[in-house]
Amino acid sequence: MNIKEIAKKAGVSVATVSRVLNHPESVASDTKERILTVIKESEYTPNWFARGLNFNKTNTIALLIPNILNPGYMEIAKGVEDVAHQKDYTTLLCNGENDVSKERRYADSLIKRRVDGIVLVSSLLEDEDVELIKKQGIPVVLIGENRNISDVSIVRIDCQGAAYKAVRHLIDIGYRDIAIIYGDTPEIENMRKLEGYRHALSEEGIPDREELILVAPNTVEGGYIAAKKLIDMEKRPRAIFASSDLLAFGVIDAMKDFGLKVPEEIAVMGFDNIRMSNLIEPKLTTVEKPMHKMGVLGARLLFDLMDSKEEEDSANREILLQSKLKIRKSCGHRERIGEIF
Amino acid sequence: MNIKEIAKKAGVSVATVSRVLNHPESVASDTKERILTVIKESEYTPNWFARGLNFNKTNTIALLIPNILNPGYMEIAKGVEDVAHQKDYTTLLCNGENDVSKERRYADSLIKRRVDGIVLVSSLLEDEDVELIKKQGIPVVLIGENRNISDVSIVRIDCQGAAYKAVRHLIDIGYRDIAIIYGDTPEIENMRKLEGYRHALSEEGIPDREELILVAPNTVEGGYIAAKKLIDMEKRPRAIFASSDLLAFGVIDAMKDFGLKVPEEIAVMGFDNIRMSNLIEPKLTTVEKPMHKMGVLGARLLFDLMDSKEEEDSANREILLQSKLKIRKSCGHRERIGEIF
DNA sequence: ATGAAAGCGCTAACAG
DNA sequence: CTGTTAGCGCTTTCAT
Repeated sequence: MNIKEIAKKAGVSVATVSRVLNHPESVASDTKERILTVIKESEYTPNWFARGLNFNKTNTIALLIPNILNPGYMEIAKGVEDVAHQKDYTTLLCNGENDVSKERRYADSLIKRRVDGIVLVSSLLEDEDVELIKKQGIPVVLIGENRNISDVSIVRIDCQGAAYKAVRHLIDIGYRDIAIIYGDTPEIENMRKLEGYRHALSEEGIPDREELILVAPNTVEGGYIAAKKLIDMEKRPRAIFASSDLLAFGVIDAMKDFGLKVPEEIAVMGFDNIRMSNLIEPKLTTVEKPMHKMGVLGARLLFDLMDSKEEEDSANREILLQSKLKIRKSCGHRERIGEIF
Repeated sequence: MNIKEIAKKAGVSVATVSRVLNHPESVASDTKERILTVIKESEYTPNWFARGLNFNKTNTIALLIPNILNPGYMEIAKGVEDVAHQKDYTTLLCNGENDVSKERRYADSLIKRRVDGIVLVSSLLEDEDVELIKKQGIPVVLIGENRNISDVSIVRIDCQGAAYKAVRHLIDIGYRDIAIIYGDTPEIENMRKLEGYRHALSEEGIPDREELILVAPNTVEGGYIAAKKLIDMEKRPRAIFASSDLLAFGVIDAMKDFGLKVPEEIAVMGFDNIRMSNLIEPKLTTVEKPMHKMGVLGARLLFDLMDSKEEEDSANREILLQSKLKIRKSCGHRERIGEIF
């Protein structure tokens, strides 16, 4: 069923049919109605490709995230989708699986598909990849820091500052032997968290103990295994700062399996404040990362870029969000409960 | 940059360029190479729309799920995506948000976009909606039961049987006052679970206590609130069967808040076996629903349909999966540990 | 207000 | 092996 058949059935030219579809105001209301009924009866849907060929616009944005099984990323996705949906855009959700080559394949495919814009979340892509995309006239925004991409608009949080405050809190409530387990991905953000950790310790004159600094796959299992190493140490730490809640869950699980009480025998601090973090036992003290908001702001930024594509104000924008400490049970606490900053 | 310019630069006709793109074997290797370099240098990407206009195929399937924040659904999504990616298809992930009208909007948009196939997960759509899609020549498969759609291929699990076994287990280990909290979505599946619950009780001659049957929004919060009602009862139940792990998490959280020990004072059974269910305290006894597998099988089914679109073997197929009980701590237990069936 | 016709960029017969 | 050309279905001047 195509526009020609509709035109014939309605006894008009294709141009008129096209007009009622695109500029209905410019068609006499009786012909318009006639055509409209024919369209309805014939269950006619204008061919997407033919339209696209003329408009060269897809009304689609893409969202490339590292892992759809990670609830944090899905909250970001929800934020992006919320604003896209509101603007009547479809969003293509792509699962990069923390694999550069897979991300690259997606990027290619997205360029081909001529999406109108791309949001990259904690991407592993590099400057050249992004350059390629932008060269095709497709705006890009990053959510979350990335070592390899510089020339791009971004929304991110102050990881270092947040980690600093988290460790600072641990110190404030009396801990000194503090370990850190940081995830392997996203790399840069975790390096920043490590810096924040080091900063807090050194500020307090606490000597570095390199064996207390562990990397792990950013999963529950990763946390478990790393925690096991810490447990087996002769000089076991009294507190553990995990760079994500998922890791922290693994840590707490290990503590249970090996009979160590949290927080009485060992304190655990997370990062992200995903939904589950106040459902596990003990409820997790963690850094609240405003995921949904990051998604929303990222999408808005992207739409801004898309609207102003032609103009010259191509300066990259950067949105920096702060995160708050969410104090619950897993670290023990004195008088202060709730959000302290 | 279009095919014409490439042709000119390479000193050949557009047909030849098109050939190296689609049937490279039919082009002399020296001309081919020349053209290829021009393409590379010019960073030329064939226009997706023009191609689509000829092929009338998008290499895209769509996946419509009720809630991207629900980890169970994302596991299904992962399954679908895995097989699609392997076949070099892109998958469009749409978030219906348990809202029929939103789902309908998506369905419309997907028809327009001429996706090659659609997987509906626990959809709220009705037969007519699906009819509309199929009439456009787009194959559809359902994952999870649905009251309103009958004429379609489907992969599902035996909810009633699974619920029966779950409650049966509760009875076997000594409970008689068993409440059920079932989620409002997906409706049909939860009705089946309710039937399974009733069946198990009546089989044992345990009288129905209607006040022990509660509906709730299928979220952690929903479980919490429903559990609160149960706690406040004069004749409080000794066990609670929740129709999803999310609900069960809410239930357990409520028990903690109100000082009831699980399972000593009250047993809690979940459904789904999502990743978190063995991380909470106590580890959740639950029904293992093979989400990823459902996604994989659903996608395979869809590709089968897509391949045989023209042929007449349009009989709907149905794949019925069984689920296993995953016995952990939250219900207490006698000798049996592990999977019993 | 409506129609005729020229593209949009690409593919695939058909000829050579 | 390669070029010419007729569409694919739609939008949009340009006439009328």
